[in-house]
This record gives sequence, structure tokens and C-alpha cells, in this order.
Amino acid sequence: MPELPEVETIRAQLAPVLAGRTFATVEILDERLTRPHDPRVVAAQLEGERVASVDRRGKYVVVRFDSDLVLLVHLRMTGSFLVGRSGALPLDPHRRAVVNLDDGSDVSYRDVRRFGTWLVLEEDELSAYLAERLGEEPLSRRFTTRHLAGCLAGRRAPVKAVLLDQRAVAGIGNIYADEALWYAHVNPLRPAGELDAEEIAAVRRGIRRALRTGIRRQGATLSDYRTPNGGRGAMQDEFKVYGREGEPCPRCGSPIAKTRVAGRGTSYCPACQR
DNA sequence: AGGTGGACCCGAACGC
DNA sequence: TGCGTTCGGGTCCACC
Repeated sequence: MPELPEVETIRAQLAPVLAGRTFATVEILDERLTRPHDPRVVAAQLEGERVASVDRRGKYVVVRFDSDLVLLVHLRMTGSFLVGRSGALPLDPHRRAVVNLDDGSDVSYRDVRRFGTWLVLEEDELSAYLAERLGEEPLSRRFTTRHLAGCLAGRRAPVKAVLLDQRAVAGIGNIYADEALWYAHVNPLRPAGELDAEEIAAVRRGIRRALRTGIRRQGATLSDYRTPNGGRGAMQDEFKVYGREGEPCPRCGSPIAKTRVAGRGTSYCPACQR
């Protein structure tokens, strides 16, 4: 599941491939990708556009062009990019789009579950679009303990539910929420508003540690996730609790438990996460 | 208002 | 073996 570290890895690998290149041809093979917009219209908008930058905001990939157009890609759960020489990419029943660049490379987009989206916006629409969906970037200097305390204050929802709320903190998904709370020694079921200052500081550090580890490991490869260069992440080898129910906690040895929080499978150590 | 749960998808894992 | 069922996960939306 691409969360912030996976999307950042994808952004970092796409940037040198796309920057300065022109989208020569664009084929959109699944009408769901651009819904409710006509895929032929979106493809036509993108053709001839030259890429100025490839950025990330939360779990979005933000492709800016020299014009005032922006392509906003959300990979949801199974979206991925693969870069190859023109025509050299293997046949793929899950390919949903392919961009041919003016230097003869292809960037193909695949998405097994078809939840991912491509949205073309004008630059002046972008900040409002993102602002109404996303909170602070957790790796930015502005993501302070004070800021996080403001997100948690007064909320009775489980702290994990708040971490998953993109309008509170941008980019955390199910895996990194569990990992962050393990690092913080905080039980995911704790009502967010009841954490004390020390615990909030620990959650902040836990979030940043989990995300930075994920980026360093180039994300987690579960099932068939690949980076645009065809590589695998190694973050799955660093998991402390996610997917490890029944195994001993790496910190205290008690069995990792699994429960449901905010409708999501949640792994944690009942002994050392208070 | 804030919180919860279903819909959207489809492959994998599971049960019989 | 092969079938049907369940699960999961990000976001939006309906509901309480």
C-alpha cells in the first residue's frame, strides 16, 4: 500500500526520468482512472506538456508542467509506475495508462484494484484542492509537538484513527500508523485527547522515525509492489508489529496482538504500548 | 460535529 | 481440484 515513504520513493525515481521531458503520447486504458472526466480529453490535455517538476504532497504525486497544468496522481492501494524503453515494457493486464516521452522512454501506470486516480488541475486550483484534504507534512519542520497536540486535542477517537486522518497529518496509512505507535509506546486505542504532553512528543518522534526508516528502505514491498525502476523496498524487514500478530514483540517479547481500530486491522503490543 | 461503517475493487487466502 | 467466501486497504459519503 503506497503510503508516504512509498510515494516519496516513487517520486524520487520518477523525477529524473520526467523532469524536462515532454509527454509525447498519452494512452489512458481505464475510464475509472480519470472519472468523472473523459479519459480521451485528459490524455489530450497532457500530450505536448513538458514536465517542470515532480513533487509529493501526502500520498499524492504532483507532476507540474511548464504551462499552468498539474497532474495529480493518487495511487490508493495498488497503483504503481514502471519506467522502460519505448515498447520494451512487458504485456500487463493491469496497465491502466502509458505515457510515451519525447526521449523514447515509456512510463506505464498499473493498478490492480483500480482505485487510483489521475486528475488534471490548473496550478491555481491545486493548493485549495490539497488544502481541503491534507494536513501538515509529518517530516516538515512545522510538524512540531505543539502542532500534533493541536490535532489530537479534544478528540475522543482512538489516536490511530487521528493519525490515519489525512486532514490531520498527511501521508500516514495503516502500516506506518501501527509502526509509529509502537515506537511511541502508545496503545492505538487510546482516545487521542487523553494523551499527555510526553506521549504526544513520543508519537511525533515515532511517526518521523517510522516514515524516515520507510524512505531509507525505499518503502515496503508487500505482494507485487515495485518502484518505478523495478526494484523492491525493504521496509517489510523492519516491521515491528505490522503483520506480526502472535510473534514476540521485538522490545518486550510479549505476543503481538491484532484488533480493529477505525475499521482497520491493527497490530500492537498490549504489554509495552500503554 | 464528530465518529463510524459501507462502497468501491480484485487478488489472495481460506474453508469445505 | 475446485468452488464459494472473506479479507484488506485509502478515500469519500451516508448515517447516527
